[in-house]
Order: sequence, then structure tokens, then C-alpha cells
Amino acid sequence: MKDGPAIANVAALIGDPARANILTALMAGKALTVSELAQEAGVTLQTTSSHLSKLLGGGMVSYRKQGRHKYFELASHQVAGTIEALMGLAADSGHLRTRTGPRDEALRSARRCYNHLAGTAGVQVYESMVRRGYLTVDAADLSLSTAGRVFAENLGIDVVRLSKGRAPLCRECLDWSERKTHLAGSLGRALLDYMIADGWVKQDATSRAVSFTARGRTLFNDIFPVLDAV
Amino acid sequence: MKDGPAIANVAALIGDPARANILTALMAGKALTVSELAQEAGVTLQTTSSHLSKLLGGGMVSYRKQGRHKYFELASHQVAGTIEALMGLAADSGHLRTRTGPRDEALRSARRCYNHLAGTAGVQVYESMVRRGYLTVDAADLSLSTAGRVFAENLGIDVVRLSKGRAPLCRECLDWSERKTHLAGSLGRALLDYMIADGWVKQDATSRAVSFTARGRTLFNDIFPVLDAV
DNA sequence: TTCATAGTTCGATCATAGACGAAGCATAAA
DNA sequence: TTTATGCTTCGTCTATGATCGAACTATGAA
Repeated sequence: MKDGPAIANVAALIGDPARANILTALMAGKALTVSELAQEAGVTLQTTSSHLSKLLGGGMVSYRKQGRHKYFELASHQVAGTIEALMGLAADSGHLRTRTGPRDEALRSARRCYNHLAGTAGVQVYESMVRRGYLTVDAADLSLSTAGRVFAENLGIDVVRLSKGRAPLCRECLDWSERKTHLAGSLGRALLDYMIADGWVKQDATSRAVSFTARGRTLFNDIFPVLDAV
Repeated sequence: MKDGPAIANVAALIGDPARANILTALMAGKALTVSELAQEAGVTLQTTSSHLSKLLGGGMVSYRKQGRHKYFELASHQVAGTIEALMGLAADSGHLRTRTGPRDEALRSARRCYNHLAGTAGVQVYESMVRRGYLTVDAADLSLSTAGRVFAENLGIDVVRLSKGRAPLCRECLDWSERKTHLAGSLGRALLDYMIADGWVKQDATSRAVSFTARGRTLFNDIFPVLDAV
């Protein structure tokens, strides 16, 4: 056998069920400890430790040490993007168990993607903002207009602070269930944070799904109305 | 261990060295027989056959039967895109052997990506056309302007016929070596076909690299000049 | 028909690497 | 200090699956 191309290494890294569980758990964007990841993956602590060192060696994850805890997270947005691409492939190619049960329905409807809102709700946010001119799409760049800035600040989001951060303020992110663009970047993150803080949504403890409260859904549709394309 | 997520299946499929070799061979866009793929992967015919049936089951490849030959190709553009994403990950995360030797240099310079031109030359085509307004980038859509249409038709490309096809005329494709956009879609394919037919480039028999002839390079730089951004 | 080539299926072999128990570090609390 | 918790390392077991030889099917050529 020829020495396999580099691609095989990283794919094999993702291809193990336990590691895939770890990575999908990290897709939510929250940093998790080894123990928490062991729980998610359904294997013992030792096994998880071994998997994490492999993922680390492959540049898929990074960690911060804090006291006697080790918080792992995805190494880059590129990693997250690649995993989303694989999810997209897995979704249609074969094994149609992705559309089974109400829980997956919930996932398709609204979920965290890395750290922002995805699913139909995420797409609704994006399109609603684009169509009102709050977000302007230019070449491959997405930016917040003056009107959009006012809009965000009315929600109590500190745009100035966000735009000083290292992460881009607005970024497009392709939704694997909707196959449409939704809003990522620090603004996307801030919007989801806001919805959580203001009690619009509740996060599912075991999955990436988020569910709207009755009040939250009303406010959501009010503030991010579905509009026709121009 | 929890039953692994669907993503693990498809990643594991790509994660085997022999299968990764098969898939990267198919990335060139040409349909290949089982024997040819066995050659590429460096394993026997039986082993290749087994791998291909797995890839087929996973929806990664498809085939056409022709006489006693079976021509395999990538099942969709989505598959190709996912593999490119993995290549991107493999490129920076660790193992810096991507920049070894002149052959890889050739690959970075100009190669086929699925069916169109990629590498620095591919990026040059794209940027040159965008900056002259032949291609217009709008939201996530790429389209050919009237001026661009005239330009393409002057090269003898039948734009009308292309735009009737099922494939989109212009599509963006992220270059894994350059990390910039290059031109895909049926127009991208037609341009590469033109360069081959007119003897601008010669295809490497064993890799995805393409090399310019002296005349071809001159014409190329003439027709797709490097321009400054607006 | 016979022969040759393309590809598949079967069966056996064998290496890899994923799993966990047990023991060892390291950090923090008591 | 002692004790508890979080994580790592080591060693062993085991199952999976990649591989190839050999035999089989299918298509085409002579």
C-alpha cells in the first residue's frame, strides 16, 4: 500500500466513534473537561484521555488548563467547518436516521453551531437582518451597517467591544441542515448569548438543541420577522 | 461506548489510507476503472473492489458501467468539497510534509480540482476575471456579466450551451493550497478544457498537476493578467 | 467454442488500535 | 501533612477490518 495521503490521518482521527462524539460535543463551542467529554463519548476517563491526546496531536483540539481541570475546545473554525461538511455528507448519503424522532427535529429547528444559533431559526435571523439592510453582503465579506449597529445596540449588545475582539464581528456559516447561510462571528455569538440571558431559549443539557419558550418565540418572530426577498 | 454519530461512519470511510488514495485520485474529476484505482491506491484488485463497494455504500462514489469496465467517480460536488476541507486541515495541522519536493510545488502552482483549474494559476484566473468585472460576486452567488460572456465567447466557449446544463455556470471553490477562491462550475471546466485543447497545458499522467508550455504560459498571462484590487 | 480480461466473492491471516483495570502524578481542599 | 479529585501512563486483552490468494462470474475477442 502506498503511504496514505495526509488526509487519511485527519479523517481517521474523526472516524472513530468515541472521537466523533467528543468532537460533536465540542461543536457547541463550549470548552469541556476531560471528564465531561468522557461522559459525552460514553467511554472511561482513561480512554478519553488517550483520544484527546491524539486529537491534540492532529491539531483538532486545543486546551486551557485551569486549576486541576483541563478545558478542551475545537482548535479552529476550520476544524468546525470541516466537521459541519462531514455532517452534511452524513445527512444525505445513506443512513437516513438523521430525520428520526422529535429530538432531531428540534435540532433542525434551532441549535448551537459552535457558539451561535443555527437551524431554521439561525437562518431566519440572518435573512431577516440581511433583508432589512442590517447586514450587508459584499464580495465574500459580511459587515454590519450603521442601521444594523443601532439595531444590535438596542438589544444591549456592545458592538464596540465586540469589534475590538480578535474574532470577526460578522461571519457567514453554512447551515448543514438548512443548506443556507446563518450568522456567525462574535455578533452571532452575542445574539445567542442575549437570547439565553433574556430567557428566550433554553438549552438542552444533552444535545446541541435549543428550545424556545413561548414568550421567547413571540419576541423572536417580532424582532427577526420573516421577510420576502427584495 | 455510545453508538457513534453518523459523521464517524463517513470519516472512517475516508480515513483508510487506501480509500483516501482512491478518493484523492478521483478528485481530478476523471472517472477511473477499478484497475486504475487499484494502481493509484497501491493495493490489489480484490482489495480495491472491496473498498469501492464500501465507498459506494457510503454514497461517496458512483459508477457507470461500460462494457466490462466500471468507471468510478465522486458521487457529488459535496463529497469533493468535504475532501478539500479535509485537505485544508491536513495541510496546516501538523505534518508539514506538504511543502516537500518539486512535485508538490507543481501541484501548488497549477492542478486540476475536480474538473477545473486550481492552484495559483486557478486563483489568477478567478481574480483576473473578477477585477475586470467579467465575474460579479453578489451575496453568495457568482455570475458572468455581459462583458464576461463576450470574453468567454471570444475564447470559443459556448456559454449558451453551458448555461443550459444542470451544473451551475459559475461557482466559487476554495483553494486548499492558496486559501483563496478560484473558479469552478461548468465555465471553470470549459476554461480548463480550452487550455488543454489549445495546448496551453499538459496534464501529468500520475498526479493532478498540470504544467504550462512556454507558449501556454505567455498566452495565459496575456489573457488572465494579474491586476490590482480595485 | 475457447481464451482473455475485468471485476467480485470467499476464506484465512494478521496487525492495529480501541477498550479498560490498576497504578502513578498533580493539584486542591481539609 | 492527609485526603480527595482530575487526569495520565502502562499493560493486557480483544475485536475489527485491511489484506491477499484462490476460485468464481461476466463481458468481449478470436
